[in-house]
Amino acid sequence: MADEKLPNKKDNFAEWYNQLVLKAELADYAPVRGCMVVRPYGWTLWENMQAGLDRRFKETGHVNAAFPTLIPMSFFEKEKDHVEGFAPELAVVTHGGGEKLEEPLAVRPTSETIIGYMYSKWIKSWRDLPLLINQWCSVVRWELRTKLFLRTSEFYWQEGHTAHATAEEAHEETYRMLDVYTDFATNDIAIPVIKGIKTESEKFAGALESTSIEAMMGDTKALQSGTSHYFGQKFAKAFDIQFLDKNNEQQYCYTTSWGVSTRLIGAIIMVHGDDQGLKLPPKVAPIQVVLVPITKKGDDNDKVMAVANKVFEDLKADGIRIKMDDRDEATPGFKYNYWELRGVPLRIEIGPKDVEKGSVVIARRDVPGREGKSFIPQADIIKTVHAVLSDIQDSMLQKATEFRDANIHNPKNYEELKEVVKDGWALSWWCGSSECEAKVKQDTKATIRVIVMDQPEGAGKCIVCGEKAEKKVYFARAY
RNA sequence: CGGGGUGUAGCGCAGUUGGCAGCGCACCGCGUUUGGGACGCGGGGGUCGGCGGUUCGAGUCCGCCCACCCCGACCA
Repeated sequence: MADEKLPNKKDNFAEWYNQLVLKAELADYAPVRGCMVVRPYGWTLWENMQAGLDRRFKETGHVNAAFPTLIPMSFFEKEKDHVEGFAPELAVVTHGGGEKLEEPLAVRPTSETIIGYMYSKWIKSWRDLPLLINQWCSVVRWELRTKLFLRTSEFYWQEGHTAHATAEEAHEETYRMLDVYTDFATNDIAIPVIKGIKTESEKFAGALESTSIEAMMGDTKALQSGTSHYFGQKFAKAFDIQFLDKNNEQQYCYTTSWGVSTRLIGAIIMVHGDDQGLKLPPKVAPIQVVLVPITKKGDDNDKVMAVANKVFEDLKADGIRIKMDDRDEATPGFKYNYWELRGVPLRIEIGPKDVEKGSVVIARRDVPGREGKSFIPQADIIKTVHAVLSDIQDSMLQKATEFRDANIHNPKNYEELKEVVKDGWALSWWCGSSECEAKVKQDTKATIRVIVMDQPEGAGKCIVCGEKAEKKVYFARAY
């Protein structure tokens, strides 16, 4: 029954990550190369994340719909940059019902094209705008190197696609949704992110401007955790999305798209996890509290179980996602490790001693060992659990923020930059040339993650070439 | 697609000069246990990646093929 221990996180981050995903039963490898199966525990986590995101999308005026998986190949040829970006990683259906198809169908790698096609049918008037639609689905990209949750051939996500009457409105939408992602990352999954604008070489295929939120993983590498794109009229022109404005003149729409994926689960693992296993933020944890009754044969177990059952029912009735682990084939010690591996934020132990004293033991997942354990009165249990879960959520964000900030450096020259990006991020001036950007990548593997959104006043010298620079950017190695 | 590696039970592996296919964990049963990964006894489970060759006999030797993993180029 005893699972082997995880590899050490510090010395072997990649292996630690892989085994954690498998052992915590978040996901498993599928028979098709590069594909994953999201297991019930992982999917419940995703559902809780979806709920937090979906609520925010609706609050900002969006509605959900479902567009088809299969897209005519010709759609990808309508926008030059888009086809160049996605053609190499398309999966294509060539046969149906035993017959070779007249036109091959691409399995969607993203839905700008099919949604653009539909928008051109639906949008006729300025009164139809803005059109704000999101869909939850999976997409397929034939990736060369895959890693569970971080990069798989098929992954689950949401993609929002909006059409607007003016450039300003569309641009505002792009930034609004980036803020929504920032808010979700910070408050729901306790991951501090840095938002900014992508450079030319890093932006989405076909976008005029790409923005993203970047998070620092436990090994200090960066993970692009959410993106929001502004297309201007590029896609509208490719797909003929036009409307009659108030002056009875035909205008092309301005469009956006934005998405986050199950990759965020990878971020949660890599930001919060430790040698014991997962550490899930209480707001999205499938199980927030696990209750372990301590029973001994011969003792009066009924008393322990009576208290345990009452605590369980009380907390459940109060909306806490609680699990009772009363398996009699496993010892308490085994159960502690079992649920710690799975990242349950809070554990309650109830044994004969607690029944006697009218107390229970609570153990915080975010504070390992004895320090995280405390005795609380049974009478206060509901209040205490809510308070502690909220405190765990806060301290997880705080800890992640401290770690991130401690690993962001301000190198004084190029030599220093090369040093710091080996194990951290660099915040530096950049002249804006793609040559300097490419040189850093060549020398260090680090790329410009984002151009910071709220630029400081004034200017400096490019960390690479020394020329005048007006933009501060983050350099980091990334997943 | 280049470089490196691995394919034997669900997982991790051993298998010597070619000679009855094994070990640990997991799984099933019974009993004893249970406040930080319990133990005893008894079980079930195999197309040794595939195809071909050498041989009385191949997990083992030879050839071809396939799959997967790691490192690069590409990517949310």
